[in-house]
Amino acid sequence: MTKKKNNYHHGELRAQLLEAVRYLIEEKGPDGFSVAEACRMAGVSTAAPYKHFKDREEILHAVILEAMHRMGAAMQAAADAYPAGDPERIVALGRAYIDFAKSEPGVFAVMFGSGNNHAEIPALAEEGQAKFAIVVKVVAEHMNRCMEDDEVTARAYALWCAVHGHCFLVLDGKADKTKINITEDAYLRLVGSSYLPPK
Amino acid sequence: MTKKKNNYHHGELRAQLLEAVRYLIEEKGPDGFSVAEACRMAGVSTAAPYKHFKDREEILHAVILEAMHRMGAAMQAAADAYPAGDPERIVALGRAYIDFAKSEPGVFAVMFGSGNNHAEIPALAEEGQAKFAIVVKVVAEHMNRCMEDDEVTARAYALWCAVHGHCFLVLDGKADKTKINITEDAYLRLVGSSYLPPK
DNA sequence: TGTACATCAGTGAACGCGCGTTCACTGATGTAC
DNA sequence: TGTACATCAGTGAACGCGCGTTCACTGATGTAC
Repeated sequence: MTKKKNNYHHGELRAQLLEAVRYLIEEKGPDGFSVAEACRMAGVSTAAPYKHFKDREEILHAVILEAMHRMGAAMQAAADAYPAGDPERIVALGRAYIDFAKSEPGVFAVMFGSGNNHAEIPALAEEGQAKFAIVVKVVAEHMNRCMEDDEVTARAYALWCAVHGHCFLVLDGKADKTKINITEDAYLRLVGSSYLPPK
Repeated sequence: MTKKKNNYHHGELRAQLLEAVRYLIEEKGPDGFSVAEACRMAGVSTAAPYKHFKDREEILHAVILEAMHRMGAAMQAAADAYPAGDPERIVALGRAYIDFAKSEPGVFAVMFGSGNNHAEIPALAEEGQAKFAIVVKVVAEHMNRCMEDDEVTARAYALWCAVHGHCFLVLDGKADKTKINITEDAYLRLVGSSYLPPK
């Protein structure tokens, strides 16, 4: 995890720092990371990061942006695994979303849950819209309408909320505590069929 | 906001600290508060809080618990404003939830979004279940079934997720960025009617 | 009603800590001739 | 191929800061007699 060897120009510091921060966020929760500790993990002096990032905040934004890319790719892959119109498609999309949240709960929380600040960062806002566009496209194809149709965006939004909300409740452990007798897949099907009737 | 007067035994320090913390959380985001700053706001030395709380974490938990109480009361009041079976009831319930999240976004984020730790605090978990029980009861009455019915809990859960997810997306500013042509009330009705068909 | 005293909720000074960021520096690398 | 040099990505020491928590203390309050 911590590669020492020749640290002058090891050329991977940026990536290594991001990995360290991701690790620390998972380990200690959102905002539980420090630049200093990430440096320690990367085997580098505390001044080194400032050759790659302006400040702590910029490091965090980079982590979020990278995570959004990965999440978007996973969602796209899930959607592509089924033909247009197949109701399993939205289920798979939701699965991908949930899987990401479960496998990186800390990062997920940082992406969505924390200081409501970073929707103002253009790069992040853009990436967020791109992810939503994936959902809209799937819904549009399912309903045989265009992506700009209000009915389409409303249903896509409702779908997103249902899955997004579920992720947060699961990560908080709230879902476990309230004995609900429904599997996650059944939940996804219920949600999917509620908003996208076979028609 | 900061009452000075006689600080020896002013008798309201506990409540005043909680208010200060709430304020700081709104102002600086989750985890953006410090004991020291809350003390400054309350006009009290930094040692004073330890007469009322074990440590910083206990202060936070008190804030969360109190907020959960208020939120639960608001939800109950909303449900009580309509007769059992009236579909407006779930809409009102959702409204209350959303209103709380919007009026105290920072506290809401701390309650649900942050370090997925505090579902393990019994008092908080209990309060969370009580809030969910309100939703379950409304759904059960709407469907004329008992609260333990799997169909009831599943739909109540789906409703909760839909509203909960919407709150997070709104607070993150994600909802604004994706031009969705649906009002919040229309969204609530869509969600409500999707899970609770008139039957 | 007046006094002695236990209790309780504050004070304020101090502690050790880890943090983010800066600075002048150094040594490895790639390039031009 | 060898050498001079600019560039670039590191170092390590230092800074000032605000924090959480502790400690012995103090003075206001309520109670017993």
